[in-house]
Amino acid sequence: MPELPEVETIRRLLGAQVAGKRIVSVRFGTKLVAMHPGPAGVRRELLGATVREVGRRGKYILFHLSSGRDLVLHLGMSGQVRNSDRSAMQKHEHMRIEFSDGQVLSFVDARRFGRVCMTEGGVLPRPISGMARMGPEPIEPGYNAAYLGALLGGRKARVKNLLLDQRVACGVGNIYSDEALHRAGVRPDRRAGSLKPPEVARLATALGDVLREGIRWCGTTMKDGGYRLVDGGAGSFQKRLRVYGREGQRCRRRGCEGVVRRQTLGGRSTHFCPVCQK
DNA sequence: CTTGGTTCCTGCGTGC
DNA sequence: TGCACGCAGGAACCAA
Repeated sequence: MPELPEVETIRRLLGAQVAGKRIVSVRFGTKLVAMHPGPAGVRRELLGATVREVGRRGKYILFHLSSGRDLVLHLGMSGQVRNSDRSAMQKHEHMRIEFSDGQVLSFVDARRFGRVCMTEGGVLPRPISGMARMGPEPIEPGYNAAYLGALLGGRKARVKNLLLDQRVACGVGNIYSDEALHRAGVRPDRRAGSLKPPEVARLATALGDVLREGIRWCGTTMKDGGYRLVDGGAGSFQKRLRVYGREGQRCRRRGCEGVVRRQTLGGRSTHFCPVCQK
């Protein structure tokens, strides 16, 4: 499940690998992921273009092309960008890009929640329209208690569910929302509007902290793992998770005797410590 | 506007 | 061994 730290890790790897390179070949699999403006249109935009640099916004990867257009990739929950070769297309491979120096990148996504889109001049096509409404990146200084407080204040929804809203905390998904709430000492089922200013402040800080730490450890690769590095390697933040995936195990907060509980919130598996999260 | 539910999709773990 | 089944979840979309 690629979230901000996983996508940022991939962005850095890709930036080092393909910046300055020219695209000479584009191929598609038989089962397409949602794509704009369709396979033929994407190929037309990409062929002959040079990648200036690779950027990121929330969970979106942006290949900035010399043409001024962007190739935008969203990995959904099982999408991977992998170093590849010129052998036959594999089972869930949806797109393959070959560069002038022979390097090949493949977009593989078993569950096909991923998205592939071309954009121009900041206009975002349907499948990725949400990117336009995202707020500041939680790892940037502009993301603070004032911003978060304004979005949580007066809201009746559970704070965990609001953290999954990309307008509130872009780049955050199920793993890092649970981890941030644990670090902030806030129960995920609290009504967002009931959080006191110090709790909002702790949460804003915790979000940035846990996401930056996730990046430092190259993201979280779970056992079933949709997330892999570009070369197939694994991240290592899973070893440092404090609540996610740790149901029935001891809380990792120093001195806390709690046992991690799991409950479904808004259709999503949620992990928390009933003792140190209030 | 807010809120919560539904939908898409496949691999994997579980129970019989 | 095999099969039905439930679960995982990002985010667009829809209904009230």
